[in-house]
Amino acid sequence: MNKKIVIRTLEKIALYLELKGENPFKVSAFRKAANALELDERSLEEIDDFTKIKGIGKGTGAVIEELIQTGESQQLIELEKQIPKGLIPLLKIPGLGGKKLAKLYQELGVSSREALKEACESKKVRSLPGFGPKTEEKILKELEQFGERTGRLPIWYLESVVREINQLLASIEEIERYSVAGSFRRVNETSKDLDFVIATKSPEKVREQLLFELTIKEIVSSGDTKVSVVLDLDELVNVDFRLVANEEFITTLHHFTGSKDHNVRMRQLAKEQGKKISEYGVEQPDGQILTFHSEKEFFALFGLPYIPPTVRETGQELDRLNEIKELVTIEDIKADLHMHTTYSDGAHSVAEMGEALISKGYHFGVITDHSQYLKVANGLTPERLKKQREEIEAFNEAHPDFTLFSGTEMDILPDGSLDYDDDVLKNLDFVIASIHSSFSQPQEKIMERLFAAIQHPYVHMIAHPTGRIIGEREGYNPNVEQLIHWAKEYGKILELNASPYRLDLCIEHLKLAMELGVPIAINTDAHAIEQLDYMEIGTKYAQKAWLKKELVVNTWSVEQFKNFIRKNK
DNA sequence: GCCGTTTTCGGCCCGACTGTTTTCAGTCG
Repeated sequence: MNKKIVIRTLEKIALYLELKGENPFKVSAFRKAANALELDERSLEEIDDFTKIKGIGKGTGAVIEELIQTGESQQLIELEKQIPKGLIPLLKIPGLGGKKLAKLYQELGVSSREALKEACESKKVRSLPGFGPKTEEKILKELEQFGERTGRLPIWYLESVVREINQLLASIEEIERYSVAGSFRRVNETSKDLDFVIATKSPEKVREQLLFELTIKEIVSSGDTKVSVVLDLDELVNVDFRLVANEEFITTLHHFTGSKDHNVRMRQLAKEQGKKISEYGVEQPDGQILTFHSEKEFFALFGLPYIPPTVRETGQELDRLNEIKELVTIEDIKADLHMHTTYSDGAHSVAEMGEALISKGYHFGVITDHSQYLKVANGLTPERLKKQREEIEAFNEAHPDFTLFSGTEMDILPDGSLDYDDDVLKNLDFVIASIHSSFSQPQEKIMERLFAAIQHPYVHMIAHPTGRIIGEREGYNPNVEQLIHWAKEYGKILELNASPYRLDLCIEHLKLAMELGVPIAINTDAHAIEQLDYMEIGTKYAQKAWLKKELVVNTWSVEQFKNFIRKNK
């Protein structure tokens, strides 16, 4: 039995119980059990007693055992008999939850989109208790937009939306401070919506200006403390603004940064200490409400270190507090090892990129333009590469406290050969190998190409190992586990490409690389000076994998780095 | 349904908003 199937079955049972209008705590018990099983790192075979896992008890444990023994769950089969499948997608309609759908089904026999539409149009819905004409209208409107509703949007798209909204918020006088919150602040790859927390003394004025300035398709709700809109951009984007008093800002920010599971753990911990957390402050045992100047202060009240938003996910971060100080942060970063200049497809010159690195406070960097195969990117011939090297050496002479290394991002060609000969490569300080072509080759062939590169004595690093673009394309589907093992065996670096389009390697693979002690370089792959800022997203993303700074090549001193690249020649 | 060094029963995170009510249920995050 596949663990994923067991987890999905428990979630399915929860869904059906919800549709029956069951006790919400019972419903969430099944969800919690599914979640607990998912968070447990062990495989089904390795777990001997499921009820020993917190969140799994007699009932849910029996379902799991039954699934393993027989491959099915009688409880689910019973539920499927009682409740038509057509109801499940209706749960996605905003405003309709289990209780209301249960009523619609039991009273009106509604079990499909068509039946629901028909019931609304014939005005039968408004006669049910708890329903009215407005609900009817709202359901009809939602049914029309069904499917057209926005799904999850990728971080690279939301990043530009957030930047624009931040600019707007900065321009509104009545706003004392503001911050993006939600899953975007936690640096998730995709988000369902954007959340902003705003501190102000004049919520009504701020609300007015927001509704006036933003490109709004629909106002979802607009109350004293919450404004919720759908923005009419290239993609429809749901955005929630929370308007609070300045002293409540920190607790509100913490609350709406989430995750839900993190908040639940925090509130449980508070309760154990006789305290109560809400958006508006922390209530002490004596009834006094405390507010905070920073999240650091907030966590300190509970005896916790500052927990960065990036790791506030499963709630288990509260069990890994001593690892937090080892996490890589932007302050630890001393270098960027992958960037492009006007020699290939970059926007700025060697000297401009070098100066930009120095102004970031870095100690060293590597210029890595494309190799000759990539004609569309104006890849460098060995002659141009040599000329660039001279430019780099001149830059170094003028900047004695900084080291710019001469490198390349060399293509691994479709036939598995490398784009430069050894006598070209041996004159470079740092050699990145990567795939930019023939993505659809069978995995076997892709792995041959990667192997040719990773075992090559002059190659130091594999860049963006899967070639994925978040939400756009899968990449070339390599066997990443194998690749990580090769990196270990041949002592090579793997990249975490910090571009929000890529974030490649992903969290799961970064975890494996860390387990094996494979060094990771967080690189921006900048094609212009501004993109060097991607380093921030990259380090935050690395935190999500609990990446320790010592394994991150960019935190090394220039001597450590020199040692490493020499060793590989 | 799950959980428990104060509890084997009575809680389960907490609050806003909407649309329904005429004080609150359902939904959402």
